[in-house]
Amino acid sequence: MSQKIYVGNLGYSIDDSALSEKFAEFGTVQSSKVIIDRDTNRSKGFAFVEMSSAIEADRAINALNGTEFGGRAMNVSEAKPMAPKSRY
DNA sequence: AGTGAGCGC
Repeated sequence: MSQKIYVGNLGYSIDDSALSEKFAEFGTVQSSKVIIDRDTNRSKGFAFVEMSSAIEADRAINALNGTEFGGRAMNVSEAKPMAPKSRY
């Protein structure tokens, strides 16, 4: 079982590893992905982190939501299901 | 560059 976390308002300097290490403090990070704009190759300023359990995810959310990271106070919350991919 | 939701041609 795993729980996905949505992380918004990230600084553009944050990358997958930085996020992963940050959340690893509260549990096992299964995966982490900072969303990069395909057209500009720049961070979109938000990301997804997958923790190994909802317990750990909840701890991480409560501990990290609103805290500064990369110069911005990030929004951390449970992720919603992934949107269907556009084929165009 | 900023209120946003990910993948894979």
